[in-house]
Amino acid sequence: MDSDTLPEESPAERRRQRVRTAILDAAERVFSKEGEAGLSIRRLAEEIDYSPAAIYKYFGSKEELLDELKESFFERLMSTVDRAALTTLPFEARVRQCFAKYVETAIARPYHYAAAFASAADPSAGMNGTDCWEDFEKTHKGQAFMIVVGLVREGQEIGVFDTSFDPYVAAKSLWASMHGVALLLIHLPDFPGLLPLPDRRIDTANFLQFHAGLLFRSLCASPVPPVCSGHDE
Amino acid sequence: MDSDTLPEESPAERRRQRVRTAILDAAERVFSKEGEAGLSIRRLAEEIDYSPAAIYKYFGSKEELLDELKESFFERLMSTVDRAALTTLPFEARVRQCFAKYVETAIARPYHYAAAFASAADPSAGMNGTDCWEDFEKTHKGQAFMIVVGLVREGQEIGVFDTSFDPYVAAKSLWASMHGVALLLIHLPDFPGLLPLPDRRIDTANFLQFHAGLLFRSLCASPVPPVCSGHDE
DNA sequence: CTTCAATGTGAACAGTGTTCACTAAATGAA
DNA sequence: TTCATTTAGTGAACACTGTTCACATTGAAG
Repeated sequence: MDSDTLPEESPAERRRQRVRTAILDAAERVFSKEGEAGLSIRRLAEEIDYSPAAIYKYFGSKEELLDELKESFFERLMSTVDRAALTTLPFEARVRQCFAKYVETAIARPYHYAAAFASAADPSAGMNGTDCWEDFEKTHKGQAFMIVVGLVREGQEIGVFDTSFDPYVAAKSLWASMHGVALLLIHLPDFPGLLPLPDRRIDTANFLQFHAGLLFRSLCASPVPPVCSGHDE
Repeated sequence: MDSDTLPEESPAERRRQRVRTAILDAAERVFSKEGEAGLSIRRLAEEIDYSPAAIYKYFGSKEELLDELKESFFERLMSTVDRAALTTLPFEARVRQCFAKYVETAIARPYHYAAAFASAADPSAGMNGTDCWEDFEKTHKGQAFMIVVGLVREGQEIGVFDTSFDPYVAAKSLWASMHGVALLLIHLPDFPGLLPLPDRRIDTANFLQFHAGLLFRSLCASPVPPVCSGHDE
C-alpha cells in the first residue's frame, strides 16, 4: 500500500508525502510544547495554511494522528535504549546506560512519554490473554521489553544476576521501576530534587544513579534473604 | 468560611451540602466507570436533574470538581496504606502489605489513580525548588511519602535495611517503583500476565509479590556489590 | 480532450466548558 | 407583616472542539 522510505513512486505522490509530514511536523512541534491540550485540528490547519477539513484527507482522525506521534516517539526511545544496550561497555555500566537513556529521553518529551502509555487506560477492554503476546512482541513496546529481557538473561549468564528469576518477570519488574521513575519525574518535577534538609539535596541525575543502583542490586546473585520468587513451577 | 463535617450550621446550609455531594457522587460514579472522557458538565447536570449552569454555583470549574475527586481518592489511598503500615505484623510482611494495598487500591480505580498524577504534567511550570517542600509535606501525596520514609527508617533501625541509604531518597525510589507497577498494570493490563511460553504464566498477584520482593531485597543490608549511593555528604 | 479520482474548501452538526442576564425563592431586618 | 438582599437555579448564548459532507478545483490517465 504505502511504501515508506521509498524515493520511487515519485510524481505527485511526493507532494502528498510532503504535506503529510508537514502536518506531522506541526503536530510534533505543538505537542512537544503544549501537549494534547494545545493540539487542535484547527490550530494545526492554521499552522500549515490549510483548511481543517484537509487534514482528514491524510489522517482518519485526531487520535490516528496522535498515535503516529506516539509511535514514532516510542521508536526513538526504543532505538536509543537499543543503541545503549549494544555498547561494548562492561555489563553494569551498560545496564546503567540503558536505564539512563530511557529515563532521559522519556523526560525530554514528557507529553509524548506520558501519552504513549495512557492510551489504553480503558478497564472495559477485557482481554482473554491467550494470543496477544505475539502481537505485543511486534510492537515497539514489545521490542523494548525484549531488550530488557536480554539484559537480564545476559546478567544471569555472566553470573552477576540471580538465576532463579524468570527473565521475563524480572524484566517486567525492572521496566515498571523505570517507568515509575520516569513518570514521577514528569508529573512531580518539583519534589524529586528536594529533601527536608536543604543541605542534603540530591539532583535528578544522582537520583537516577541511585535508583538504577537499587534496581541492579535487587537482581544481583547473593546470599540476601531469599525472596519468594512468585512463580510456581 | 466552610466548616466541613460540622453538623451545626444547619438550616438551609444542609440543602446546599446535599446537592453538592449529589454532584460529587454523580461525578464519582461516572468518572469511576468512564474516566474523564465520559464526564461532561451537561451529563452530570442531567444525572442530578439540574441545569448545567447550576453546577457552577458549587464548583468554580470542571477542573476544580475533578481535583476534589482526585484528592478524596488519594486520601483513601493514603489512609489505606497508613492502616497497613500500623499493623502489628512482622516488618517484611508489613512492608509487603503496604505495597499490596497501594497497588490494589490504585488499580481498583484506574482513572482516579492515573489522573491524580497526571495533573501537573506541565513542564512550563518551572519551580525554583527552594520552599515547596513544606507545602508538599502537607499534601496527601506528601503524607503518603512520609509513610514510606518511616518504613525505610524502621527497616534501617531494625537492621534489615542498609543504613547507608538516605531514607528519603530510598523512599522516593521505592515509591517510584510502586507507582510504575501500578501504572503499568493500569495502562497495559493485557501484557503483565503473559509470558512467551503459555505454561509459564504469572498472574497479577504473583507478579506483585515478586516485585515487592525485589524492592525489599534491594534495600536489604548485605555484602552485595556496593551501589554508589549518589548523594555526596 | 475527456474521464475520474484525488485534493482542498466552507459550511454545518453535535458536542464541549463557561458566562450572564434573569427569575424565583429563601433569608434577615424593620 | 413588609421590604430588601442575598442566594439557587435557569435558558440562551459564546467560543471552542472533532468531524462530515456537498461542492469546487486540480492533476493525471486513457
